[in-house]
Amino acid sequence: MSDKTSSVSLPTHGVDSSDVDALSIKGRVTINDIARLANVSKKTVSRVINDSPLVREETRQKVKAVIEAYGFRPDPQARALAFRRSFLIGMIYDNPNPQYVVNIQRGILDVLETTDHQLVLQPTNRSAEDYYDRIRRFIENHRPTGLILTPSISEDEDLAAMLRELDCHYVRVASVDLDEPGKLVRTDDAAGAAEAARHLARLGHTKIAHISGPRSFRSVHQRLFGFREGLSEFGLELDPALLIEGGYNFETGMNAAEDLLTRRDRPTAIFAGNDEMAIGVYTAARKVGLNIPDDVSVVGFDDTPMASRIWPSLTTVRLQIRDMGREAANTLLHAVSEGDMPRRSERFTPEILLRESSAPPST
Amino acid sequence: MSDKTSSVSLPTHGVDSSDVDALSIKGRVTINDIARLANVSKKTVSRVINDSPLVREETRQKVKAVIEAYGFRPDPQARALAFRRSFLIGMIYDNPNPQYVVNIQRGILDVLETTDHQLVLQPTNRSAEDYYDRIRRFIENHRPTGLILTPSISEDEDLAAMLRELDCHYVRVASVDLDEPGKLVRTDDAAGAAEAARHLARLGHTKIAHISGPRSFRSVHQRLFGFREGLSEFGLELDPALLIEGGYNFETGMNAAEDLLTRRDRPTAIFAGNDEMAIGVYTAARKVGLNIPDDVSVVGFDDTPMASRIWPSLTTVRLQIRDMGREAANTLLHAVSEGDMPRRSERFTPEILLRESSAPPST
DNA sequence: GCTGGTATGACACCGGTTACCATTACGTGG
DNA sequence: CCACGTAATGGTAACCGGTGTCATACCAGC
Repeated sequence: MSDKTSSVSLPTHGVDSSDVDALSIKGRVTINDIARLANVSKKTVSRVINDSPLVREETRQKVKAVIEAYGFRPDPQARALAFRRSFLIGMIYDNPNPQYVVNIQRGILDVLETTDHQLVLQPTNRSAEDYYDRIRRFIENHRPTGLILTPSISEDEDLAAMLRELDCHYVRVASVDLDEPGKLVRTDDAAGAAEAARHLARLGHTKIAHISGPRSFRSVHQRLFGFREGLSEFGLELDPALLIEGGYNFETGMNAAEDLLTRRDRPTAIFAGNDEMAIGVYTAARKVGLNIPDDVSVVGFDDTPMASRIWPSLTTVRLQIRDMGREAANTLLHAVSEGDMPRRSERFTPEILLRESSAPPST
Repeated sequence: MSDKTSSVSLPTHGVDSSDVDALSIKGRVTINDIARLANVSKKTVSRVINDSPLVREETRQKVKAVIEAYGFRPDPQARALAFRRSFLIGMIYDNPNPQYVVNIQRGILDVLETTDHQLVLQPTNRSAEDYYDRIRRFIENHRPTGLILTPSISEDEDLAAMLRELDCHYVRVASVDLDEPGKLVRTDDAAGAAEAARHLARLGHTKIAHISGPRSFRSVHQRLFGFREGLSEFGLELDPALLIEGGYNFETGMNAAEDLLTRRDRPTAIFAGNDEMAIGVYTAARKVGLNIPDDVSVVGFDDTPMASRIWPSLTTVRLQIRDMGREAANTLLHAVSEGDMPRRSERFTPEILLRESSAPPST
């Protein structure tokens, strides 16, 4: 551990100007080394690194060659200090399902891989007392390049306002339209839900129930809206009695389904707001002795791994989560480099995956 | 932005010494402000921050009070530059299941929350060409405080060697004993598998098959070893014909089970190396018209969310993943602060969860 | 000759830490 | 009680490795 290296030639970290050779560089290659080797000032090297136009092409080539030759990589910490911002991207989320978290992470990392940025995680608890404080502290302490917010955090307007006040770039991944199109990666949940409705209507179902997620999630209204839309195209409408609010989890899905399926006039199809609740429907159906899809068709939303592996496999709607992660990262980096110039962001339309859990109603 | 503050007493960026008041602080509170306000040198403040013993108790209290009063937080970037290491912990993993990733992350973050460290993700592809290079670059560029390696990355001795050579602290989460007990969070997969074996043997099964993970994973041998152990306690042994190597995924589990279950002398119980393959067994059983658990008992490993939600619910072995994440982070931080003094790390013994998929064999 | 734009470099600075030196406090022997 | 050695403490300057500001040198056009 004692670090008394050498009483050697080099007094400070600078290298003898008399000894202009690779061999004289000890340890890490710094911008000073490059400057000396290329016979320019460190500022010029800095300009080259940062793609400043204020460098003659010839000089630029020369410097780049030296950088290349010595494998110089500017120190992220030093840049962070000088730039007064770190090259970190924070991902803020509040306990969505693991599949979602991991896929968004992958998508973001797909993009960051090609940059100098690192992804740091900031799971939070939206109902915690210090929810805002923690995020604020993170930003003030680390000055991240930006944040990526996922549902339902992304729907929090107060948070967005705070971020603007803190001059912190951010991108929201959400299923609803927000005021800031340039900072939004929009998933079209409504379109997905509409697809589900059409599919069931097309099969001939008319008594179609919906187990929604909690009303406090704005995405829930999107899915509900789209579902109604899809039904209306077939002249159907959602019977209020067949709409039950669940909690986006297994238990509530099961309970709601048990309620629905034990009614005298039970529905022949159930569209669950997510796959977890759909799996709950499976369990309820078994409990009350009904068969899927013969007695009741089930459609989910999310395409979790479970959906394709359960029996019968679950017809569901797939969000393109990893793609959205990529898009979010790209949008964020774009906003940072272009100074918030809005960027035409694509909208991600989910696709419906037809599997075994849906079939025409038995007459 | 123009920063020409004062031609006053303090030449550098310090603030007027005549104006010792909170109001004189512009922008972020720095160590200089604290030093001035506390009437000590910045060096002394630095000593207080870093818990140096070379500060009189009285002085320490005084400085701490000022720090507290002004909510001073030392700039992580600046410290990183000066310390020549960033306050980042890298988590390196190679595509384990999402549930695992998320739970480990949670555990790690539980601990980091209370420190100045951030968690950055480094998913890799162990079979990629630049696998080592990428990790090396990350370390050289960012000088993280340390790394946490999860299976199967954690079993890679070459990687560990490289990290030692780079003077990079690390902790491995693994199911096998490695040479460095101080850097290991050990999960006792063997004990879990033994539990599974005992459970099935106790139920009266004698023809018990095992679908293992790929042999290249060292954990697979642990599970296999433990399974044999457990069987032997009941005077049973694993028939080589009933051992099939799978790939830790749904398809291979299904194929292996289809093979096993269509034999004339089929096993009455199957222990799958993980839940995903166990779900594959479910599907195969349905395909060949066998009932779980009446015709065949199934036991998995992992307790993924699916396990409790599928029907019939899956008897499986639960690893304490989040706890292991916590332990890994604690071990790492301990190693860093104590200079690798080995730390007695607890061993995590998995528990078996008895559910509906296992029952006595039908006679 | 003056103006203006381009390319480059000198120097201070980002906010901490360490190296080294100066000062102070304290215990001891004469 | 004084001189002195040693430990405890605090100050100054340099440094970590980059970037910003501003001055300057150069060249073209009016």
